[in-house]
This record gives sequence, structure tokens and C-alpha cells, in this order.
Amino acid sequence: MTEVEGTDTRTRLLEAAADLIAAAPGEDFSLRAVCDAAGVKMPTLYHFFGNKQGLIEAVVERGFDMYLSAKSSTESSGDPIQDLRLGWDAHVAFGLENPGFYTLMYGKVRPGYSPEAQSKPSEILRGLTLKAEQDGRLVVGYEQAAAHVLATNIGVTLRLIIQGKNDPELSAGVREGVLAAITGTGQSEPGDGRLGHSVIERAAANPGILGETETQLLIQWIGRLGEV
Amino acid sequence: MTEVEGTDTRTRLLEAAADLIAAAPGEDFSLRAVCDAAGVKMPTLYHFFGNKQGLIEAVVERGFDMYLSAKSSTESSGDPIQDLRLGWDAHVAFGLENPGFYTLMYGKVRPGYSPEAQSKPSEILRGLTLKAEQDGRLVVGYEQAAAHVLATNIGVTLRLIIQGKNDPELSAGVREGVLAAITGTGQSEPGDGRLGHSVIERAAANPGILGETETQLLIQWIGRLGEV
DNA sequence: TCAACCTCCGTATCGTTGTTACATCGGACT
DNA sequence: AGTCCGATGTAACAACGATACGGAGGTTGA
Repeated sequence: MTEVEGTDTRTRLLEAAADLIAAAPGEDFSLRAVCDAAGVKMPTLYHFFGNKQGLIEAVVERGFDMYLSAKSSTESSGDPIQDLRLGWDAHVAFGLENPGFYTLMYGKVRPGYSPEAQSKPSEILRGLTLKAEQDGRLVVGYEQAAAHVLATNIGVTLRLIIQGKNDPELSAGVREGVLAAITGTGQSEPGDGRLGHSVIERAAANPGILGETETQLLIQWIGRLGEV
Repeated sequence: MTEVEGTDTRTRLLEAAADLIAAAPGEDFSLRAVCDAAGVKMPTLYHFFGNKQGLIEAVVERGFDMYLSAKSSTESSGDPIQDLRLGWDAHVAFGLENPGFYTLMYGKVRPGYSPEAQSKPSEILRGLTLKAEQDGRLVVGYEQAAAHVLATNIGVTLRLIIQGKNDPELSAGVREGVLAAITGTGQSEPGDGRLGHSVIERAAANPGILGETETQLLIQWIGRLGEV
């Protein structure tokens, strides 16, 4: 810009690239456009990022940071399954709000290609399923459960991005189906250590029936029943 | 070329493009390479396909034909749910065997972009879920069920392509979870009168755990959950 | 102090890409 | 025979990613 530019060049390039990507999702943006927006020539960009892929990865990493900071603020209900639910919704919401970033992060499908930054959210997800497993809530291994959740969560989000409009019913439907599948809801025998899980799942899946506080209380009470 | 060329030029271009795409998934192939492989100059390609996108769409359409012919040969069990299962597996198998085609068909994620040829398989899918609905097998609308199946099926397939190796456990797990979700099997049905009985009995048997009023409230809430 | 050095950045250029204007050839129809 | 149209080639364009090269400015070390 003609104004003073307090931010350093690298950051300016990164933000310019992020803007262009957000404006036109996909990776079909021009490095020259990025340089123009940042008020710099191309070798400068190459100096900082090596090549286009380097710039994209830096942008993606930045996107994941945004995603994680947006996610970490809304994820700690105590109940791991409920955390999975919140994480699912946060994932979908981020994808719909930032389709440009999201398609770069999860929409690029090449065999063997998995951005470095993807590992962090996956780690968090596995942490949640591990906790759920330790609580005896899963009927499949925690890694299997995490893969199950991840694949479907991405699938739904990409689908929603493609069709442009959000579809809470689809997202919630798939989400509950997935959670039911990994928790074995409906197949649990009384007294097998998973007391009341179907009730909890059902209540949490439909917060409108009981209301948020009642649902939370219900989960808490059933937990106390199970402890004894 | 020097050899005889029985196939017509358009087909040769199509096959050359398909080969290049299959060799290096994605759409980052050169039109000149296609022309060289087909023994033709570029204006010929433009004469038949207009532009690169046109060529890609033609290749995609060809891919869908392959997919459908591979699918239709293994899909008629009479039972719509079982057909969905077979269709799911055929979908995954095709994606893993033809990642190049598949990523072009379903891996391209741009808001509002949906290849023409995609509508055919989606139509078939909706036909199956409609039949299932008419048979009274679904607990959600057939369109919702179809969207549910499609999003997860694509999600799993893309995931398997990315991680290179097949994972029948993941595919089957998600598949059964999805089918359970749309058919209602494995989940406690609304109004089946059994939701939370073990919880209620335990609470009623031990009024000291929650206290009288809480227990009463719990029973009431679970009743409301079951009514819906 | 001064020369070596490193970071940052511009000039100019290269090879490749998608795309198009224009010309050519050959068969089909009138 | 003449005209038209589909199919193909020649040549060129602009935009792209990438790179070789050089220079300005500050920092460092003897």
C-alpha cells in the first residue's frame, strides 16, 4: 500500500495469499497477483517460501492455526462423546465459513499427500476417542473410531461446501450415525458398564427436547448412577 | 502415427488423456502431452473439446461410464438396503482402483461445482433409497438418506485414496454405521417403550443416589426423550 | 575502520502452459 | 465443377511458475 507498512513482508505476502485464496477457493491463484497485492516482486516471494507449494503450505498452516484457536475455545464438556460432537460441529462450521482454507487443508486429494499441519487436529481427535475408549464408551478401537469420525466429518463438510448451502440436518444426521456406530448405542445390554449411554446420546443429539441445562444435568445424574 | 490407427482421433485423445490422468492423478497434466500421445497437434484437441475443462469433463464422463458399467453388473439383490451395501463397496473399490478418475469425479471441491455426469449415479442412489423408503425401511426421508450415504461414501473413499492403502474395516464400519443410521436399526427407536429402562430401574431402586425429586425428574425427562 | 557477509529485494529472462487467429487439405453435397 | 464444412497444421500470444544475477542495506569481526 502507499501507507506505512508496519507488518513485515512475509506476513503481508501470507495475508495477501490468504485473501486471494479466500476470494477464489482452490489453488488456482497467481503468485504475481499475490506479489502485486503485497507490493513486492516475485523473487521476494521465492525468497521466503521457496516455491508455490511452500506458500500454500504456509497458508494452510495459518489456516489450521485459525481452525484450532476457533475450536479450542468451544471444546471441553467433560464428556468425550459430547466433545466429539462439539468438535464435529466446529469442524463443519469452519469449513463452511472458510471454504478456501478448508479445501486447501482437506480438499486436496492426492495419494500419499497429507499436509503436515493436519496431524495436529487428528491428534486432538485421537485424544478424544482414546479418552472415550478408556471410559468404556467405544465398541471399536479408538484409532478406528477416530478414522471413522475424521473421514465422515470431512466427507460431510466437503459435500456441504460443494452444494453451497449448509444443511444442519445432514451434518447432524451423519454425526449421530457415526457416534452411534462407534459407541454401539442401542446394542448395549443393561449392566454391561455402558449404562444409559443411549439415553445420553439421544438427549445430547436433540438438545431441543430437554434444553441444554437439563441435558447436562441428565448426563451428570446418569454418570452418578453408573458409578455406584 | 506411422502405424495404422483404426480408432478415431477423438477417442485417441480421450484415451491418451485418461492414461496421463491415471498415471499422475489430479488435473495437472499438459494438453501438449495429450496431443503428443495422440499424435495430433493442439488445435485438433480444441476442435473436439473446446478447452481443457471440456476434455476433463469428457474424461470424467467416460470414467462415470466405466464406473456405472462396473457397478451395474453387481447390483440387484432385490433388497434395497443390501443394494446400498453393494453400491457402497463398488464405489469404494472403483475409487481405489481408479484414483485418477475418482479424484476428478468427486475430489474436485469448488463451491457450486458438480460435474454433469455425477447426476447419474446420484439418481441411481436416490432410486435405491426411495425404494427402501417405500418398503418402510427408512427412518429418514429418502433424499436425506441418499445425501447421507453419498457424503460418507465419498468421504471414506477419498480418505482411503489419500492414505494409499485400503482399509476394509473402516469402509465397512462407516457403511454399517450409515445404514444403521438411516434404517434406525441398532438405535433405540422412538416410542419403542424401552428407552432408558435400565437407567430408570436403577434410579428407582436406589433413591438414595439421586434423591427422590431428581429421580422423579429423571424418569420424566427420559419419558420425554422416548416420546419424540 | 573496513572488508566480508547475510538478508532482503529488484531486473531480466527462460521454458511451459492454455488458448486462439489463420491457413490448408479433403471429402460431401448441389 | 464449384462450394461448403469438418478436420488438421503453423504460428503466435499472454500468463504462469521459476531462476540467474546483481545491488542495496545493515551486521559482524578482526
